[in-house]
Amino acid sequence: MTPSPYFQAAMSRYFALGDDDCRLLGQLERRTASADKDRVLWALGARIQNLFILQSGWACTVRDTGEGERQIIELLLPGDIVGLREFTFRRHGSEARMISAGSVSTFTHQQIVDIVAASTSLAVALFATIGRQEALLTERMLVTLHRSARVQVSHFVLETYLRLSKLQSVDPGRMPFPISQRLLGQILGLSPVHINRTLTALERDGVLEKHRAHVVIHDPGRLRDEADFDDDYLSDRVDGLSTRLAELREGAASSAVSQSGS
Amino acid sequence: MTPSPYFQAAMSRYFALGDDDCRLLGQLERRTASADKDRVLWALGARIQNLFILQSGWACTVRDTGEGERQIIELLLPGDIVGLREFTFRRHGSEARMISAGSVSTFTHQQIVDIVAASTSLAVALFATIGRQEALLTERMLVTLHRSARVQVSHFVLETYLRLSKLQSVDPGRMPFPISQRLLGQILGLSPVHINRTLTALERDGVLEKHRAHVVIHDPGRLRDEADFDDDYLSDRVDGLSTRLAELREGAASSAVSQSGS
DNA sequence: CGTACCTTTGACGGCTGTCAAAGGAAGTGG
DNA sequence: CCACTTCCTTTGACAGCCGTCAAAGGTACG
Repeated sequence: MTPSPYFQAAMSRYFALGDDDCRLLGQLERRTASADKDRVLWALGARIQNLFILQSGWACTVRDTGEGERQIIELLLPGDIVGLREFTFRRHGSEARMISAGSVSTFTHQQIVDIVAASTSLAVALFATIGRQEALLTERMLVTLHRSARVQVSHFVLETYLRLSKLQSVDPGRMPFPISQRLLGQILGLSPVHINRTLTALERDGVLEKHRAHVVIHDPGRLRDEADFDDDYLSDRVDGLSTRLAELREGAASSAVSQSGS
Repeated sequence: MTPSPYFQAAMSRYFALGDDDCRLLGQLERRTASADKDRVLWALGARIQNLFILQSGWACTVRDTGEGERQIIELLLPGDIVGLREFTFRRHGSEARMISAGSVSTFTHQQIVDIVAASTSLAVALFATIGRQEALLTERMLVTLHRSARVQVSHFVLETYLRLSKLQSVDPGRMPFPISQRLLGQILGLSPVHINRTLTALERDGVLEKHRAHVVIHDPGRLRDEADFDDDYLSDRVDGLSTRLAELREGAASSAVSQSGS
């Protein structure tokens, strides 16, 4: 069985997972295939069917705004699960596509239901996952609505740096960043022209340099100041639920659930 | 026992719920108390402890942007569950407060775990709920990033009208709307001054009139055009999972999940 | 070697924020 | 029932960030 370093690691960040849980998670990563750049994982309006786990490469979900523009909703990095937001809908309200070449595991939305049925711990871990993905979205909205393009770009680069750093050691002097200026504009809701001006200014001021497929962060501390960054929302800490899950496993569940006592 | 028309109705929109499921849901609404306007349900940074179901009145979750401004993240209407986004975190990343006087039911985050453990149907229904709340957020972000203030205001009023209409019959000529212009600005990320200008223009053009605590929608169809509104994201349709849930209840689960069967 | 996409730069305009001040409307205490 | 206070609404003047349009230069890829 191919181990899944990223996704299982992500899920076990929340609680220690048992052998059964790991086995269940492993089933989501049985079918893994490579995916070219621009490969569409699902199209807008398509019936909900499969979910994905990104094993390598970057991906995103996108919406057209009806005025010829596109807005990136979420940026997905290796280890991220793709489609959890939408698996209870009938049809997709977005498109998902690869940003760079990589590989993805595919499984059905019904497998999610099976996992929720089989393991309360994993069900709660899935809630934790969806909550953290939504926290990224919320933070992005706050920044895009209230901050200048300069802060937005700095914030996004730093956020991505921190997300990547959870997966592997990242050299700030050469961080992978396969995002064109046009795409960066679609992530932040800014025009490519203005993205370019902003990047030029950030480079002039010695904050960062964006190259074709990587970014140079001269000084992470300086970037944090530029971005006015508060990383609370990236926390993996889950509190107070582990004990409850343990109680449930020990059979204290039935009485507690029947009258919700204690 | 006080019945919970809104929340149980909301949850049963997704699938037909059994008696056990309804009983479990009922436990979330045992402790109900009135809440004044501006009552804080939780403060920023507080430890996660309770969740709420709004029985009457409107509420919201808010974030400070660090520059003295406030951004409303979600607007909560009667029947909405408050805190599902964050219940797996250690501390709240937002504040929740009542916008108008009303009443709320209170329960603990551990009760959510108990429900997830006790009923796969309800667990999936909770995923559906969180997904729909997130769809509201996503749509708001798209509109705020790419549309004019005029479209934003129209869009928000129409969205709220449609959400309210799911709960009860709403007279477009006198829709409850206890939202000040300042608050509307905090929802859309616009200054109160510009909100005022936009409302004045919309009234001049006969689209809508906002009064202190209600809105007059002269013509919903006209408003829909102004807002360029597509209501796909408000859909309650859940497809393909009901049959899977039924199979699980009938014990067909074990084979599908291989050996982890219960 | 050509084509397509990405990056860069300049000029111009508009939507929206900020500042400031005055005019209601609602609630409170006397 | 009346003064007072507070918050909300309204309006004007001005500035600035960012979008649009346009065109040229770079870079990868077939």
